[in-house]
Amino acid sequence: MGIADRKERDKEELRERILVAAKSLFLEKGVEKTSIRNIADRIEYSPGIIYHYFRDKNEIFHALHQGGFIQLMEKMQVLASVRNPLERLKAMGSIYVNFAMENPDMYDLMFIKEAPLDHVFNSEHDHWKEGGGTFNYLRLTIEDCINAGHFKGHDAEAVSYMIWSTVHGMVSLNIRKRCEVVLPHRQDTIVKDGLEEFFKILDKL
Amino acid sequence: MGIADRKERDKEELRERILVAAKSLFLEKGVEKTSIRNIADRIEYSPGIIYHYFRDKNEIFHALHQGGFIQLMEKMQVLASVRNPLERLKAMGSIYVNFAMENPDMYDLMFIKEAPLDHVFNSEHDHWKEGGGTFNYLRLTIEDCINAGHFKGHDAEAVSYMIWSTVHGMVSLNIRKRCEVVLPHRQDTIVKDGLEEFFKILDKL
DNA sequence: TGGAAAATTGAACACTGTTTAATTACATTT
DNA sequence: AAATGTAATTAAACAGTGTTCAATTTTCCA
Repeated sequence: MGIADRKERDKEELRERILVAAKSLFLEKGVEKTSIRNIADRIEYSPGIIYHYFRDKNEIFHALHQGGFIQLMEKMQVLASVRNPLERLKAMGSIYVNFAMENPDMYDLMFIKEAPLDHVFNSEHDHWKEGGGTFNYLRLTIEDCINAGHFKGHDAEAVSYMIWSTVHGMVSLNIRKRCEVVLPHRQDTIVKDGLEEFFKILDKL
Repeated sequence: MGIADRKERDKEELRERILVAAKSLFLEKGVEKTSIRNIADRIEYSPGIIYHYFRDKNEIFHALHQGGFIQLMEKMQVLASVRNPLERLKAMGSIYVNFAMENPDMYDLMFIKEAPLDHVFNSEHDHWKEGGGTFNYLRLTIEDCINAGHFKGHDAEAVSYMIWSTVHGMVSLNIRKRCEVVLPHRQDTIVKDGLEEFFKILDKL
């Protein structure tokens, strides 16, 4: 059945080409301004063909968003070697913030954008499994911290959400350009500075 | 000059009608799905007329966004009566979170959306004055806290940003539907719970 | 080589924000 | 009261959007 296999590979290859074109267009213009016709132009096919590989535009960007999580997970690998749970927690925060600042558009797609991913979260019953994995790892780390005597009198789930919110808040306010309210001479470093203040607080808990 | 005055009032009235129509459509469908033609239909004018009152679609939603800040500022008035700075800070957090959860679409427009407001931030040299006012008040409150002996060894500006980020993070993850990663039985209360954990931490600083 | 199956296209549909020339409405002046 | 000039309003057009689908081309197997 070599022919069927090759067809399978061809089909997979075009799918991949659509994804590559979509990603590069998305990185230079954003989701909204990347049109199906743009993508079709770039891969030198007619627009209609894209609908034989993806249900709709959302599905394309959901696939890219999945790639982002793989990227982030990979960066998180090094955490396995950090034994001290509080240090691991802080290292996790640094990796998260660095990822966001180095890949703002991808971060935006993964954690801020709504419309293009909305139906994915709801239709599939698996409830945003990409985000779930990362959050579980955060919760486990917090539980390790609690077992090591930190966060006395706190609830692991709620603290996890709060900590995630703090780092997400800092990077998302920056990505969505709400940092102009900060003193001008501090705008460039405010995310880094805010994170350091946060680490100082974590050390006290 | 009664006639000129009346014409002035008529013009102002139609402007207001556009805004009211835009707001109700925005609240039921969101910014993206609210079209100029939708608004024109609702006020029973032709689409073109809208461009004699607003430069473009962005300007309409910028006007609505301004209204949101007035709403939020009003809710913040009660803070003047809270003497203890740390209590004032916590009360400010509660008001902020309540506003966001009660007016998620408006909050989204004010603090999360990007595209429709982008040119407003940059073109005018006043750097998002609506947000600036609120942030200044937060910074003043933090400075009061520092003067009262709290936040030892911390920087007011960076701490302000971090605290804002924490509350913004919690509500924006919720509004943009990233809370599904939290244990199912806690999803309804996670923002409230996270905020309480945060208050417990503030009490220790 | 013929015919079935799959891949691909192009045109169409109903939208979008925005611009502009033409038209209507109206207050002022003759 | 009629004519004029100005402001308000419109309809039509433009170039774009995501998506669907009948028609066409290409590919493969009997």
